[in-house]
This record gives sequence, C-alpha cells and structure tokens, in this order.
Amino acid sequence: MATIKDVANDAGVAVGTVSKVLNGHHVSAENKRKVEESVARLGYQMNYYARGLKTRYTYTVAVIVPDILTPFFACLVYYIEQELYRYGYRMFLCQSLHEAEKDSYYLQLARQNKVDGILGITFNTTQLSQAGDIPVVMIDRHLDNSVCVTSDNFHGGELAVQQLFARGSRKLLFIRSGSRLSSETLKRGDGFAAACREKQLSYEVMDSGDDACGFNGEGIGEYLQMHMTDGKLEFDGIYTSTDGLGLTVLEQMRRMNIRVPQDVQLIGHDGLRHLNRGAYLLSSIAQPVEDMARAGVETVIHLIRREPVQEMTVLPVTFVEGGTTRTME
Amino acid sequence: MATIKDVANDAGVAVGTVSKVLNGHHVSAENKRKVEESVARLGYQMNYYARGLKTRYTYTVAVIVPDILTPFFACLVYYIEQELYRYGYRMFLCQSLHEAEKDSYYLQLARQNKVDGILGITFNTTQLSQAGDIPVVMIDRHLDNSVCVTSDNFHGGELAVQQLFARGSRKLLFIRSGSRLSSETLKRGDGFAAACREKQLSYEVMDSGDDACGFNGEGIGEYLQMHMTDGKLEFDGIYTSTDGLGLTVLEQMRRMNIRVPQDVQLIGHDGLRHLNRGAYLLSSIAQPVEDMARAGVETVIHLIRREPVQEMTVLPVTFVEGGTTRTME
DNA sequence: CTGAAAGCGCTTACAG
DNA sequence: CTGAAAGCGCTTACAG
Repeated sequence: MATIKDVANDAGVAVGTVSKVLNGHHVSAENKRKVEESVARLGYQMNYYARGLKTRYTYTVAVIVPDILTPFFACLVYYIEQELYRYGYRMFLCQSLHEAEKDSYYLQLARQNKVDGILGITFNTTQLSQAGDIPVVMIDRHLDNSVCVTSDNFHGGELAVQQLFARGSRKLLFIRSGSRLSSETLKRGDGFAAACREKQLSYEVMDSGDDACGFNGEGIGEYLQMHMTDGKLEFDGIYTSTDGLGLTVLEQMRRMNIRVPQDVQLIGHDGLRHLNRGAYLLSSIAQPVEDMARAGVETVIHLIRREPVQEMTVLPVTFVEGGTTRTME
Repeated sequence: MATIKDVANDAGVAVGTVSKVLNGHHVSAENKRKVEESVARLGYQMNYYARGLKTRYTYTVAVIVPDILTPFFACLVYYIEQELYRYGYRMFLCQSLHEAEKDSYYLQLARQNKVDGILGITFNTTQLSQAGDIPVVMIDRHLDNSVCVTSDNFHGGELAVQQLFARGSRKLLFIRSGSRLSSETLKRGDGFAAACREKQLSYEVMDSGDDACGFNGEGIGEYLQMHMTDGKLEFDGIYTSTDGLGLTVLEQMRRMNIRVPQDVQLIGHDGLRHLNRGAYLLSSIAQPVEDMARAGVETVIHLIRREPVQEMTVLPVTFVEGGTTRTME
C-alpha cells in the first residue's frame, strides 16, 4: 500500500503538503494538481488508523442492541446505518444478547477502539459509566444522566385506550412482558392506566412474565381461560406492551375461538410489518422508527462535535390499523 | 486516558516491558506484578489504533449484507456476531442496499479502516477486486475467484421436488424472484428442474420479476389465474426460491380459495421462522444458517492467519414442515 | 530478562 | 505557501 510518503516523493513535495491536499487545506494550485495526480497514479488510500491515532477522531460509532433478530431492533439498525452513512460514519455492531458481561465487553472495546460515540438500545445505568468520556445516546431507554431519544410511550398507552374505546371496547386488559425491562416500556402501561382512569373504564393488568423470546403462550392462555364466562372473555379490548406479545395473544385467542376483532379488539405496540408485504401484523401503536434512528444519529454526532443537544427527544407515536380492531363507530 | 508510558512510569519499568506483559510475553514475575498493579491502578486501556498502526492487525471484520431487515440476513448477522465475538473480533456492519456505489464505498472503507477480513453476502465480481489484499469470504454467493460458504442450493431444489412428490404432488411449478440474483439462488431452480426430469414429472418455471422487496403479488396472482381450470389450479405442488416469495404465493392462493396443502402443496426456501414462536412460516428447505455463519467466520479467520482453507464449503439443507405440505403418504 | 530507540503513517504547530 | 520535525501510542528488533 502506498503511503503519504510515497505520494510526497512521487509528487516531489513534502508530506505535510500532501496531508493538506488530502484534508482540503489550501495549497498552491500547482502542488494540488501534482499531489492529486500522484494519489491517482499510486492508488493511494489513507490509513485511517494512522490518522485516528493522531487526530483522535475515528468516524466510528458503536451501536449496541440486545440482538439483531428482533424486528424492532433490526429496523432501527437498518435506518441507523443509513443515517451514519450520510454523515460519513461507520458502525460497529454490538449485540449484548442480554448478557451484562457482553455489554461491558463492548463498552470497553468501544473505548479501546476509539469510537467517537455510542448509540445504545440496551445496557443499564451502572454499565454506562464504563463508556468513559465517549458520548452516549440511548434510544428507547431513558437513564438518569444520559441523553436519549424515545417515542412517546406514555401517550402510546393512552392512545391505545382511546382507540379501543372509540371503537367500542369498554373493559380493557393490558398485558405486558417483562422481557424488555425498561422504564420506557413501563410507561406504556402507565399511560394505559391513566387513560382508563380518566375515562372511568374498568381495566386490569397482566404480567406475562420474564420470558425473553418465546413468549409465554400457555401462561397467557391460562389467564384468558380464567377470565372466560359462558365462552365469552370478560375483556373486550386488549393492549399489549409489544407487537410480539400481541401476536402471541392473538394466537391464543384464535385457539380459544375468541373472535378478533368482533368480540375482542387487540392493539399491540411497535408497529411491526409483515415480512413480504408492507402490512401491519396487527393494529398497533407505531413507533416512528426511522425518525428515532435519525434523531439518535443526529444527536450523537452533535455530541461528538461538542455542539449543544437536547437532553431528551420524545417523538410522537401513531395508531395504525392492522385488522385486529373494528372500524370507528 | 492513561498510556503505556504512564503505566511504565508508575511501575518503574520501560515501556517495552509493559508491552510484553500486555501481550503475554515473558517477563520476570516481579515486573509482571508491578505492571499489572499499575494497569489496574491507572485503569489503563490499550489504544487499539496505536497497536493496529504498528502491527497491522485490527481484529476487525467488515460484514457486508444487502440489508439487515430481510430476516435471512438478520439471522446470518445474528450468528456471525456471536462467532466473531468468540474469536475476539468485532464487526463493521455494512448495508449495500443493492447500490453498487455503496458496495464500493464500503469496500474502500474496509481498506482504509484496515479491517483484517471481509465477510460478504452481496457484491459482484467486478467490485470484489476493490478489496485489495484483504481476505474475502462470500456467504451464499459463489464468485469465480473467491472463497465461499454456501448451503447446497442445487440439492435444495431436488429435495423440494422429492418431498412434494413423496407427499403426492405430480405437476410442479417453480416460482423464482429475480431479487436475489446470484448463481447460487439459480441453482435452486436447476436442482428443481433436474429432479423433475429424473422423476419424469411435468413442471413449469415462472419468473416473478425483479421486485426487490414488496414481492409482486399481482403478477403471481395473474399467473395462477391463467393456470386455473374449473376453479382448480393445474399445479398441485409449488416450490418458491425463497420463503418471502412463498408467503406471497400462499397469500395469493388463499385469496383465490385454493386450499393449501389439500389441493396444492407449497415449499419455500430458507427456513424462516415465525416472529414470536419458533414455528416455520411454511414448509421449506431450511438453510443451516448458524452453521453457515460459523463456517464463514472460521474461514475468514483462517485466511487472516494465513492458514489453509477450503475454497468452497457447501453445507447440507433440510426439509422442514411448516403446514403447507401434507403428511407423508 | 530489560531498556533505549526506531518506526508504523499520519497531522500540525513552527520556521522560513 | 512550503518543508522539516515532533509526536500520537504502541511493538519489536537490538544491545547490554
């Protein structure tokens, strides 16, 4: 590989001059031409490791997600990559897989590899300190002392209630899973409860347990069974903390011959879409994933450039119809 | 941040000695202890940029995928990350998004960022040369002069025919999409055709066009309609080049009241699973994704270490039942 | 075994 | 504007 020195020799100038041309600083037109010619002739490619060592900027961001299989995270990463690309940054992809030690490992690596910033959708407060002085932006998680980008989870819960109510449901159930333990996700339940109280609707909350991936279908089935009277479920509207959980609930209800949405309406949260069509899997409170990715990247880059940022960005959610709710009455 | 020099001062030894301890080389027990103490006391973290500049090893691999949203690619990346982690390597995630220029961009970046190797699931021959002397392993794509890891696509096509036949289908149809244009994917069709000829089964091939994501449902619907006689489809077994395409076909058939699997059996290819349960979305020829990831990573690391590798690794596929085929007759 | 020194490929004050 | 030189934080022959 040709180095800056080779280019300098070839062009008959000093290495400093080559560096200046490479970085767009001003040099004489004559020298600029000579350098550019030599760069082309030698097929010179800058060694970013040498540059990074000197400048302390690596144009690299670590993106830490629980996993890349969960559609919501995959979608987030899908957009994050495109945003980073626009800014000329590249991405280290880190999967924590819910293992605290892997979180730590990647956080340490981020420091050793001199990433300019970290975009996190995972780890907890205690580990955040390991990031040292690297700017961190959390997406979809809010921690005390961190800059973060979320969607309006509280309002999401409210919106679910409003939609269920407007479409005729009167006795509501919120089912949450403990899998994505975060204060943000809990807010969905808070918004749900608040809206129910405001509308004086009777409601119940069910915790389906801590099963990370293979949602606890049986547990939910049993719970629903216990709340059946004369083959009818005592709830006529269900809101789940995620779409994944919503699909499990949907399946259980189909199995029990509960008609959705005729007898019971169901709203999930996230706004995931069908694999091979754009359609939503179920009616849902959709997070603005693309906007969240955009805001997250923008914020971390501001932080890197030491520009002022908003501590907390909260983006609006929307209700999307996916066939598990009735038409508006 | 403390540097190796700070550690040397603190421990009262030379920087070379610190370096040796850090790299597990032999030094006196006394000095080793002193250095380790200082490292702990100062919270020293090695600067990988400095090390990489000197050693030319970065313990970094670029993974280039068309996108991270397609479940098959997401799944591959999911396992690749875990394998790389085991080996102490980290991953630059690159999405080409089917744009040739982005492919080139990332290939160039890989050189400038001094990645040790590239794991590609995308680009074409012409661009491969841009990798310079960086080892490249292709997964699921075979190019003339590249090392690659695939699953047995040809046999996948054969297996689909065998399974359809064994379960009672006699007139077969292969539907392929042009989206994943690669000689590997084409082999699925070749295997299909070969097996049909061998069994003297009549068959047809339909090309659903080049629609990348939102599969061309209407086109397929029209095609099927043209092949209906008295409300019956003239094929009783369909094999699609991917599961995504299979789902589109399934949906079209349901819409046309063609009963699956009673009247027509359907087999896809890839072996994707349902989001919230482990179940397969449809009967399918499953690729051993985890093994492919493992083999891909292992191969690229051998290449990096200049160890001998197998030019081509072909892993076996299996038939998995997903409800769109009948039980064995 | 250990220390002093050169060098990896850049950037950036500093003279001229 | 340009060149010579120092230095980023490591590793690695080379003497001792």
